[in-house]
Amino acid sequence: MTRPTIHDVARAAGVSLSTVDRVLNDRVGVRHATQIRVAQAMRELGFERNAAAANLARRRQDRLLFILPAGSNSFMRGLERELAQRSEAWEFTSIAVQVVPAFDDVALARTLQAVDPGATDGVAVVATDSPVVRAALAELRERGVAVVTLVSDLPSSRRQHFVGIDNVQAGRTAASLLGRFCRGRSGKIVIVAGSMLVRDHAERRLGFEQVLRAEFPDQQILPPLEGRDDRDIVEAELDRVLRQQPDVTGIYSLGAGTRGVARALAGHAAGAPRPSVVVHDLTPHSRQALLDGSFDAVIHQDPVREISAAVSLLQSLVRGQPVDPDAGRIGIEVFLRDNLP
Amino acid sequence: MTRPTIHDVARAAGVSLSTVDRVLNDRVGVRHATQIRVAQAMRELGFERNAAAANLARRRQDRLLFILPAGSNSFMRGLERELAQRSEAWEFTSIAVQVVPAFDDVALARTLQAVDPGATDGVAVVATDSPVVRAALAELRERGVAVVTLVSDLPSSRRQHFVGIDNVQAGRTAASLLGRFCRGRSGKIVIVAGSMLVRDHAERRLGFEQVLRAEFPDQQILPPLEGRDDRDIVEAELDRVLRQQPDVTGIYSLGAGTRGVARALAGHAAGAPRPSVVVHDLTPHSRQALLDGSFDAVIHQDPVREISAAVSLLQSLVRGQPVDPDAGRIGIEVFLRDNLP
DNA sequence: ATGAAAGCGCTAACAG
DNA sequence: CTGTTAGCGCTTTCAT
Repeated sequence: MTRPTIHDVARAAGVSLSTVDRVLNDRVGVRHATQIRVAQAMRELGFERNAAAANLARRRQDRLLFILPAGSNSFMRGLERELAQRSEAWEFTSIAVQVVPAFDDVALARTLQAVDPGATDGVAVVATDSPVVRAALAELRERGVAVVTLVSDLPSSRRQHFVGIDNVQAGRTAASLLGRFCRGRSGKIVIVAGSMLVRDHAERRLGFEQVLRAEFPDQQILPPLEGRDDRDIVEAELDRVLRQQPDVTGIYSLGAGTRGVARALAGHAAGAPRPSVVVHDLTPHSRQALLDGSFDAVIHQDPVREISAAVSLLQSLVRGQPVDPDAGRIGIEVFLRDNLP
Repeated sequence: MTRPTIHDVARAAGVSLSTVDRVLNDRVGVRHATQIRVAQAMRELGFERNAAAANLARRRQDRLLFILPAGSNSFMRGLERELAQRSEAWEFTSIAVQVVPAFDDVALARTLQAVDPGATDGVAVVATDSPVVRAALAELRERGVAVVTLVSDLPSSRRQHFVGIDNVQAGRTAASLLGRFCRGRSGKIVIVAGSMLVRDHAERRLGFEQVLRAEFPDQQILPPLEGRDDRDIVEAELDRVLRQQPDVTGIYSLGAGTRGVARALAGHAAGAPRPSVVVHDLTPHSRQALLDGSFDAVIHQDPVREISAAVSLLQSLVRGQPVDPDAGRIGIEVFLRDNLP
């Protein structure tokens, strides 16, 4: 009636608890024959291991480290806050956070090199795309530390997984929204990026241009602004463009610095219909802008899911458990004024 | 260094384990003075209970029952599948599913009355809005069973919580998408519902009409079709309307029966630009329609989140633990062709 | 290669 | 009111 335990399995297979434990955890030192017999018994009884009991007995903490870029980027601060708040929520796991200068590959590489493999089992890192980072990451793996990239990927590096949204798809989604919102008014589209040094921005741009070119050919895409995710730079640059180009119909802000977009827009409220605006990441500011009608849509990645996917992925990696190849894929969320959470 | 346990708390407070356990679980039989002393010690040591150990020792199964409407409704079948698959995923919880005729308040009430309080601790039910259901639900509560509504709410009944999306907001979201997609082509908008007997459909319609009337006044809303979430009825009804009304610019399908919408549309492919279409719930069919361009957007509620929110809410309710008042609120997701998961 | 025994942190009788 | 004791299901030495 009640769920079978290893005791039941042991009895059924005519072996001791330890032996059952050995085959349950693929440990060495079991004759093939007994191996089979135990596995058989498990199957017959429909045994399922009680993870709570296992963790309790194991009494081991996985030590994870998150490396995030510094700066006023609301999204990254949100991740950091989430990590701090919920760091007690994962049983048998301790979480540390380290902040490094944004868009600075050398600093990131140095941080990666400084990770102590004796005190860290796994690392999640928001990657900057550069050879020194790749090298540091490979070295870290060699020293036995599990590594996943977070938010911005580094494909063909030695990271074991990526946790985040598909950024090409995100860009495509932005284009298909912005394109329809601008329909009937052909003109110029401005892309506001942070830096093409980070993969996520480059990928979003790619996806955006793919779809916009193919499906909304009457819109002309201007060369992207690089605002370094800094609201003041973004504001200044965007203001300049809006001043020079009278017929901007849409703006896609694919990085942070969203407050700069809002402010530049506010400075041009007069006269012509305001451009349609799609930005990334729901923050207090983008939410406000959605509510007051200055932005049309927000493409979002949920920090809560992102963190918990990263943690459980790293846990599996560290514990040597099998990992679903597309665990780590977070959904792309779309928010309009009316479905704000 | 290591996390403090009740042993540490007991020692620090100069009491036994049982006493610590008593204050930890708000059990009766502790003098106020000791109460304070123990609480004090916990705070000072930064004690946090180890839930795994607690569950292990408690060795109690919460028995939950999910009551879902029958029929070919893909969304409901999805919930059912999810429940079956993950029913082993919740520790210390057993889950049963019961299917009842759709849109049939009497049958639902009967099922509710037949629930055995001796074998069921909590119930999650997709409610049909009707007095007999309310009564049956109240009776169930009186017999000591925890009750939450799922997907479709029954406000001002005795259910303790609702788990699902905000359906008024969902309708508003649909309107703000469909309105923009149809901009420039004023004409008629068709709403395809299942039945106004279920609250979720009524609420979606309400939200939809609010926004469409206010923000897109050049669109005319036709009286809603009631397709009873049946693809054949939906197809026939919609086909009739499309035949009679040549200038339909948009369709909002707020219930199930989405395949009927796709088929009716296919029958009218010829000539005029096809209407913009927004439907509910991502299913294999709506996904296909999004991909081949016959639907524009899908408003979705994630069955996985829905189930896990319902389970953990019921668990808390059953165990007498405090419940966050808006646990149970699931986000409204928007899918376009480009951000399909 | 296999087994016995001692916990992990907490709860649940049962005694005082 | 408070304390003692025996587990929950599994892992982990340490013997054999």
